[in-house]
Amino acid sequence: MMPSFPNISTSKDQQDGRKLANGDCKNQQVLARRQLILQHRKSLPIASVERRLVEEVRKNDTLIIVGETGSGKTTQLPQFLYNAGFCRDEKIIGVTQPRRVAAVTVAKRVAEECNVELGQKVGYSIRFEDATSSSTRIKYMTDGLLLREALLDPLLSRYSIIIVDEAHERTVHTDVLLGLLKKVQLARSHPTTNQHNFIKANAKGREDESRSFSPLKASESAKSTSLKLIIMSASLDARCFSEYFGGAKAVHVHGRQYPVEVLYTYQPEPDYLDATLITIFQIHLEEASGDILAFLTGQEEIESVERLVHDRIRQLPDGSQNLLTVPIYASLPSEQQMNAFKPAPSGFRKVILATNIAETSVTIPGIKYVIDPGLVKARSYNPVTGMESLIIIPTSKAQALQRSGRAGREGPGKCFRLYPESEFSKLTDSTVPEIKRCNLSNVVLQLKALGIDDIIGFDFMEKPSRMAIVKSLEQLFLLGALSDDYKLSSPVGQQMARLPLDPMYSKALILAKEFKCLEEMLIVVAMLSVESIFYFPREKMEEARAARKSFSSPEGDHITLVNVYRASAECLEKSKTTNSKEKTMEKKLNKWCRENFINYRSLRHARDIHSQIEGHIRQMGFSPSSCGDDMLQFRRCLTASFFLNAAMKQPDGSYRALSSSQTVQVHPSSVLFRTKADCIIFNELVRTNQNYVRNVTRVDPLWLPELAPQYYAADS
DNA sequence: GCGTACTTT
Repeated sequence: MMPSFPNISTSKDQQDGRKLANGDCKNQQVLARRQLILQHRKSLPIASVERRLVEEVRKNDTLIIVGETGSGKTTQLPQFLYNAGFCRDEKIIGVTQPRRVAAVTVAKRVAEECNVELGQKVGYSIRFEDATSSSTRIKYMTDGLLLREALLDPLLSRYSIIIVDEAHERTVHTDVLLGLLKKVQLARSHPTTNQHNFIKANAKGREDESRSFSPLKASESAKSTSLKLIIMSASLDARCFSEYFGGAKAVHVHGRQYPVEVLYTYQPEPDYLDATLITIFQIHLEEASGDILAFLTGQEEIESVERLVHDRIRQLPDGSQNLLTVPIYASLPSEQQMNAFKPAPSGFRKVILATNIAETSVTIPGIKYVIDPGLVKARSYNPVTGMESLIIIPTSKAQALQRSGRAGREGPGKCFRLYPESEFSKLTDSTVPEIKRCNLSNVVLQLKALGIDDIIGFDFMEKPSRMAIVKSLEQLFLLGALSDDYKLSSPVGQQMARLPLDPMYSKALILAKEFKCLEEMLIVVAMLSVESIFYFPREKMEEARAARKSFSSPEGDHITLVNVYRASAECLEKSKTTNSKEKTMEKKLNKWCRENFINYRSLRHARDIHSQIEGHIRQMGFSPSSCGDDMLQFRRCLTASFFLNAAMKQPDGSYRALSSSQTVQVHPSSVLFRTKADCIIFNELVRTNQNYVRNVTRVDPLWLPELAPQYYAADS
């Protein structure tokens, strides 16, 4: 949970600060601020149980902490443990978060509370950003990053304590991490027996080459200390964590939440959008002042409800028209997201129309009323077909509680659940963990790289289906990441595991070296690794289409992506020669993106990934070379890499995906939508109204048996 | 003739 910060720096304070430039006054202000921070810390619910908590951590190797919203656990516990001496011998307290922003904001706050510079005693580390140093003792990070760290140091020997925060969210990374930590803890608590086994397991997986890992070195330094684990979770499901960790002790820390009155409908609502609309106006016309937060499932719903609200406002009498709508969802540009945080003009009530971004990722102040239709759009994955889809499903009880809690941050609130109370009791307790709803290739590859060979027997907190695991093993085998005995292969499997990419993309890079098109492939995998690069605003559809046409290649979407990337790089190069300030360059790029209907955030992300991966492959001894105009080489390389995603045209103009025999269509956004090439490879298969393949390139069907003989028998 | 919640290495 994000900590709630005291309002200690008002704009008025800052004005006073400017007026009094006198040093003494500044000192006094600093002192006053420190005093306020101290007061705030003392007032947190967790402060009163500091001694007991430290004692429990001393006594127990694993501790479950059930901390309610606003308890202060995320910011305070690491400080308590630091003060209790858990960082002796240069050891580190690691705190993992599922999200990047949380890791950064919490670290900044704790550094301030400790009165140290960020990156010294207190720091954070997330992908693309490392604010730590050799003196860092309290380190906040994303759980995915700690998993990556484990590849280099399987015993996580620098850490004396690892705190897994927000464990109830059960992201793939959290689940894999918990399984790994359990193993590491065992290895470190019995250095002579279990540790030996664990190290042996590690060594086995890397018989042929050991350059990238150094488990033996790690074991020596870890010999003296055991690893303390602290799992922090929201209330509902402490028992499952405790059971998983051999009956680990669970302690409860109260939060600071105001009461929220929950109201249900008498009957199920057949049209939840209409019900949402009615409830918005019921609150607006009948309830006391305070902002409204309504949870909807996606952008389209948000836009349509927004239009409906505006229509109805116009029908209200003049005195009641003081209602303002603000949308917020992840793909909304950040400047527009910020509108949700601005207070409504005086006399106005704000209604925020949000996806579940407002459930955990952002906390909007001033919410007094929550409207919860009880639905969420969720990813689902079918291991048999390899198909992902987004479906609208009922929320879990935990999600419903999380949503209603948003009404009680600053005072008592109300939550309107748009379904009968009898329906609530039918909801599942918690959301199905992500690990049971996603493609496992990356998870399996990482576990193999950690020396864990028996994936089916691995002690997951909740096991994914056997089918899903077998499918991933098969896929990794076909990609050459696993040898005949299903161990990590050398060097291909090891190289693939080192790259933070989808395994298929990693393989494409390794092959691109041989096909001499590494420069192009590096761009493609970076561009494919981010959310959609193209931006299509409804109002400017034609302009957007024209902009996109200027990049398009007749060969397909992959080369089109290369063209976009190179054009953006050219734009940056040009602004570099005229003005070298980074900020102006970014502004230029932003402007270029707007002109060309490119999503700036996605492109930035792709550039970051590009430079990180380039670093990795250079370290691996590859040097990016371009195939120039020889796009044949590049398309052959795409075929050799993505052969599992090939499709053949059928007489009726639809396609048949060769690996799953499904009938698919080329997505209308593809540059090959009209071309109807005989044979294509694609990167994504999604189901909406139909089965669509996206990111498509035209290839020669004869290349399949030639370049992927392990999959396509020569006669097919 | 699309139109996709949220994360992350």
